[in-house]
Amino acid sequence: MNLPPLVQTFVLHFGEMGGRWGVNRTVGQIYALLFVSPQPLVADDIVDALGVSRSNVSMGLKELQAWNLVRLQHKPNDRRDYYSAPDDVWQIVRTLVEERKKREIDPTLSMLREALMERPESDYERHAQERMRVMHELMDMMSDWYDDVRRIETERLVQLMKLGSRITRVLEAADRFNFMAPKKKKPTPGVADDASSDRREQRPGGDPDEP
Amino acid sequence: MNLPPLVQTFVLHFGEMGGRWGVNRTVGQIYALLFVSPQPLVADDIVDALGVSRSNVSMGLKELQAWNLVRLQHKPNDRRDYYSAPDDVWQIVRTLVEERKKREIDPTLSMLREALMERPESDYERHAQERMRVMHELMDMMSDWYDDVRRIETERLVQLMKLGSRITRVLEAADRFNFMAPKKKKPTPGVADDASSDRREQRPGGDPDEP
DNA sequence: CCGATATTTCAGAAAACACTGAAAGTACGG
DNA sequence: CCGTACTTTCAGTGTTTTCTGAAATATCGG
Repeated sequence: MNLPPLVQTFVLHFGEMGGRWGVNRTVGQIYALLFVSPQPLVADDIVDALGVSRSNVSMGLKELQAWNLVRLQHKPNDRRDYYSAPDDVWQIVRTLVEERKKREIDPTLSMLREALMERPESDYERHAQERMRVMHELMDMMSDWYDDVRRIETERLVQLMKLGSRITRVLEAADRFNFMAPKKKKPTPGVADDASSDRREQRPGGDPDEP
Repeated sequence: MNLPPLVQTFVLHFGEMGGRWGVNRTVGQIYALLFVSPQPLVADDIVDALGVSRSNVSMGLKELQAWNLVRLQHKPNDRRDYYSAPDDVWQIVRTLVEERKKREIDPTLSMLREALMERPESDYERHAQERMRVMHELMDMMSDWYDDVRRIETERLVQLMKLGSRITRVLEAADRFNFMAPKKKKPTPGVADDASSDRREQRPGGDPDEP
């Protein structure tokens, strides 16, 4: 690997972090390299910069494409594939959250949905299923929330983040004015009607549970 | 492993997911088992339930403690360690986010902070550093946001999540009324004063950048 | 269709990681 | 202190993941 020190540090760090982020070292490094590169790179540039095998780069790029983290483009009279990392860092965050949700949340949600349809055969199972119900309720809510929030434009999202916890003050005001109408909830699949999980949507006018 | 089918599915699933969540299979399984268990368990219970070695359980429990995901307690006249998973699923989410931030965000933030203090020696490095600055700005903002939001009580958080994207409507109203005062920003460490990154706090009265 | 240039696939080598059993460590009651 | 009951550590082994080089596949201009 022969890179300016600043870039080298960055690339190596992403390599190490890669592991924690669910990709391997090379994938992390390739991404870091593309991220700081002023122009798109071809696979062989990456080989030279990182000192890994050509095939490894090929697989890494494939994975980054699966994660939607790199863009592939071409130049006239050149049939090599040029790769670059999109400029918009917010887009990266969205992509990352999206992909992790898909890999880490969704499978568990569907496992839980199925488990909740089983008939418990013992007190132990009954208790376990109750715990699963609570977990499902939470994850389902977060999943809905994400599907909802992802559609907010970046500008507004930034505004919201800068607001931080002061959002609660706005909320208090909203409480008083009763700004918001209740949201239509998607039908809860596979959960018996008597489930205590969606008491919250039974009548209009927000959530009187809250003081 | 000899568990009721419902529990077994759950435990095995968490074992598989463990990998994606940054812990190994055994740790995932132990946590799942504790989560559905009606009473606290001792290490040997876990050995019996999961069919893994005693030492593996010991290491797994140690890791779960490092993650703050299990509680250790004792019973009178019994010096074995009893472990349980806290009931409050929201607490679990908070813990998880907290720990992942600590492991996945904070190290990168400090690497970036250091990189931004270096003097670029070439156009390439100059460009790379600019990219790092943008990334740092984003991560720093998210980090601040999290530090801020984590202190909101669960009830309010639930309320906010149920509101989802409708929060923007409340925001629009807030825009008009100019409800929120600007937040005091912590001093940006290591970044030169001329950094364009905190234009936002220079004068009171919210963010006139936004239309 | 051929030769040149690019990319992908894949079997096996190398490296990283998880798990075990044996041994060492700790804490308590007598 | 000694023995017992319990927990932790760690070197070695087994398993999974990553990486490589060689071969296969694809695409283009002529």
